[in-house]
Parts: sequence; C-alpha cells; structure tokens
Amino acid sequence: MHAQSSASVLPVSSLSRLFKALADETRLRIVALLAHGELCVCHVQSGLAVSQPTASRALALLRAAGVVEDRRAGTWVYYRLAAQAEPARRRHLQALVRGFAGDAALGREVAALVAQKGPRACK
Amino acid sequence: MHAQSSASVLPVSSLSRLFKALADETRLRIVALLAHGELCVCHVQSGLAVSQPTASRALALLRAAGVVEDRRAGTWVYYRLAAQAEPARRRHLQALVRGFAGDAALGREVAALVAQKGPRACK
DNA sequence: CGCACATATGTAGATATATGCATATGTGGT
DNA sequence: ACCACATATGCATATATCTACATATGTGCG
Repeated sequence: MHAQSSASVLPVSSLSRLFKALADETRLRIVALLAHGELCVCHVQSGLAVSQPTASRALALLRAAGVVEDRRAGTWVYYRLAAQAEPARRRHLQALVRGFAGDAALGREVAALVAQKGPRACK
Repeated sequence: MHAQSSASVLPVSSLSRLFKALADETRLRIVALLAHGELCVCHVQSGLAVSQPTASRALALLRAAGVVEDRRAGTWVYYRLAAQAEPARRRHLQALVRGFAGDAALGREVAALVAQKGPRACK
C-alpha cells in the first residue's frame, strides 16, 4: 500500500484558504494599505481606484477568510488586519506586513487617504 | 485628485502570482512534500493520491509560477523547490518550508515514497 | 524498430471567481 | 419622516480554474 494523502497535521487547508484570499491583486493591495493602519471602505476605494462595490466585496471576502476585522463607527466601517491564531498563518501575514509597512511611500499614501476622506477629514 | 492605485514599488503582482500558485490545496501539499527533498511526478501522484495528469499539471503550474524547478533523469522528471530571487517571495517560501520541514511525519512519508517508487526503488 | 514505462498535453464540462450596474440597508442629521 | 451619505448585496455576465478521460511525447531497453 502507499503512503496516501494527509500531509500530516499541518494546516494545509487553512493556509490554502489564506493564500486564496491573498491571491487577488486587489485584495493583496488592500492588505498592503492596511499594514499602515485601519481604513474604511471609502479609503480603500479611492486608494486603489476601484468601485465601491468592488472595495466592499474584497473587504468582505478578506473578513470571511479571517484576514481582516471590521468595526463600525457611525456611517463608516473601519477594517483592520486581524490577529492570527494559527502560527503558520500568523507568520505569513506578519511577513507580508513587515514588507508592506517598510514602504514609506505607501505610508504617506495611506496618511493622505485618511486625511482627505472619512470622519477625520469631514468634520 | 486622489492618491490612486500604485501600492508603490512593492512586488504586489509577483506576490499575487505566488499566492495564486499556493492557493490550491493540491499544489500546497506538493510544496509540503518538496520541503523534504526533490521528488518525481510518480511520488507526488501516489503521495497525494491524485491522478497522474493532475500531479503533472499541478507541478507544471508551480514551475510556471517559479515555485519549482525540474530536472530530467532518464524517464523520470524530478521537481524541487526553486530559489527565489525576489526577497518577498523568498521570505514567504522559506516560511512555508520551515513549517513543513519541521514535520517529522511528513519527512517519513516522503522517505517512504522515495523508497517505494522511482529509480532508486526500481533497480 | 517496437515495447514498456513516466510524463505531458488536448479537449470538454463543471464549478468558481471577479466585475459592472442597479438597488437595498444602515446611520446620522434636519 | 425625510434626506444624504457610507456601505452592503442581488443579479447577470465574462472569465478563469479544476478535473476526468483520452491520447501524445519522450526515454530506455531488448
């Protein structure tokens, strides 16, 4: 008989779901933005120059995949990167964030987004 | 005017392609196996209990994505993890390999596969 | 050359994924 | 209650992805 599937106890399916969530360019760029701080949908929308439904759906999918969490603040819904319980997932997301967070230009872009939209910018 | 896309110079599209390659469970399990050493298609096929075309295609896609390299040895074609030039990609693949390589049961499974199939097992 | 074996590829069909457009929901303020 | 704004969702459509089955290619051997 042969060894058969398994790949042991490793969280293959959990990692697979994570990678699937990160595989889309729009969603990966959202993670890049969120590496610099929480944002609401309108920030993502204008930061990535995508339609509002696209931004909303991408964030919803990331939330379903456990990559982000959301928080409601009046009319706005803020999204932030979620803490990862699974060690392997945590390693990968941290690696991503480290890379993205080191990008100063991205940081300025995020700061500009927050400054020109959302609650802080409006009143 | 608004900030617009970009996400700066970060290799978003390159990372996106990497994650797309790793998003499939079959392919991710192949990477897990290869973390323990090079294998040929028949090893993967019986190790994951998938059909020969499925194993071959999965490996071909991983090769196209730059995740693995291949080497022909007579009738057999050996696949191994490829070195990554891009730092971000290298970090992620190394993180994966570290996790998978630490799994002793997986290591034994791979050893068994190599022992019972392929050139070394046949003659 | 012809056979046996390992691997690759063509094709088709089922299923998932992404996006645009319209519209619904939710919230705060007048 | 109504309106304005931010966000979410329904629906249709285009496109990508995966798998199965059959078949082709390549390599070694007698």
